[in-house]
Amino acid sequence: MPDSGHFPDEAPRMAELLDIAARLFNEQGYRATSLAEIGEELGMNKASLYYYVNSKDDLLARVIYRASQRLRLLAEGISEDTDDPQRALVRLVETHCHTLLDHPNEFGTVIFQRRYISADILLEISDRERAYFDAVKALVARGKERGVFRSADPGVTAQILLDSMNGILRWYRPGGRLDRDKAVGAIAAFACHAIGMEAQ
Amino acid sequence: MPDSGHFPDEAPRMAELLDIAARLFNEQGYRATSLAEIGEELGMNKASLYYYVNSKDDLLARVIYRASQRLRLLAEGISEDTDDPQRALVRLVETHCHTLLDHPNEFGTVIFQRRYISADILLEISDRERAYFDAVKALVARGKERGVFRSADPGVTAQILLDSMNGILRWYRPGGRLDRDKAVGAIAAFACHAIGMEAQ
DNA sequence: CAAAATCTACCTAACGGTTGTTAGATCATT
DNA sequence: AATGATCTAACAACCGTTAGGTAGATTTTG
Repeated sequence: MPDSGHFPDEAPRMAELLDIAARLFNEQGYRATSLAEIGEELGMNKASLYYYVNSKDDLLARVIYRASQRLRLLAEGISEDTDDPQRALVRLVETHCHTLLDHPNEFGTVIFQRRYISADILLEISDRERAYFDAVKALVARGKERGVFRSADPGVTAQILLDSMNGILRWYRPGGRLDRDKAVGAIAAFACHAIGMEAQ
Repeated sequence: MPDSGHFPDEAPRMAELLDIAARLFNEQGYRATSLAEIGEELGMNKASLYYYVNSKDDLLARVIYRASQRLRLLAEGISEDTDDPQRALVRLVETHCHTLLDHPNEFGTVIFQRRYISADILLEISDRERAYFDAVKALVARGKERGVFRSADPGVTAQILLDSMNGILRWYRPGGRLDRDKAVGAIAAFACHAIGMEAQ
């Protein structure tokens, strides 16, 4: 639905542009990143970027839109295994965290630069995010009904759950003391115990 | 330690300036907020702001420095009750979350605008934050030693704990469906169960 | 006590730099 | 000849910052 240009996201130069923009937006922030800077990393004059996008806002919209497409895949994954909430929760945490760490710049941009998105594109990705959030909430509620989860308010529990997962982008540094699986495992254990799973 | 000006933070006009700056920095981001805008809300020309601060960076530093002073009080609170880890954890969550909600703009600025702080002031507040983080980590470790908490890695657990508390700034809206105590209580319950407390 | 000096709390005007954006040109490939 | 991919040059807007001024309150001094 991003209306800009004649270019699919997968066109190689376009993908390169989106990658670089995502990285700089995530590292420095949207307003602190200039088109000149993005162009320089691409080996291109800033004016040439307008061959690929309609505006700086459009560029941000495309970066965020791409991430929100990945979110849709995640939401589908949750709905799939519906029979065992405990298993589903572990899978949710693992898939969520690994997807974030696979695309830290895109999701970092979604999370921390969302206020700069134009109103129309915000509306669209909000729908997807709400769908994802609802799927998480439904999972908590389902487990509660079956007596394997405990939660006074599935909506709030889902929010806290999301925070403890998304936070990994803040504190996890690849190549550090901990490897990815350990980090994700810690969050999974934290989440499972938090909402009532026995042992692991 | 902020070296600017001849003004204590408590001077009424100065406090007003810091409040407005914190709000705009939190709502719009540091780079997206202009001095003209801040001045306008104060009923003042942007140039007049230089009567109170040395630069825009200095203004951000002062906002953040004020928040980091509140953090120091929090850290002291944790160290105080050292005998009962379970009680201490509940009190930690409550104090932390209520302090955040009492000063959402200041702490929102600390959390989301930290990348724009100048290097020297960053060093200083990093010390305070590390002290706070260490206190949380120590609490987890203490509980683990006594067999009342479970955590494979107290450092990681402390990070996840902080994320689930700080997230309240993201999803909690005053005047909404939930009142403050319920929201904070949900996080406290989540945290307690997560690291192994029985019942509540 | 009154006049002079200083200080407080702002203002206007301007400057240099940066930024997003546009128009039009260039050049290799098809 | 046409198109794809990039460039140069320029512009208008905005931004942080500085210089210098001013009206009124406060303090100092003869």
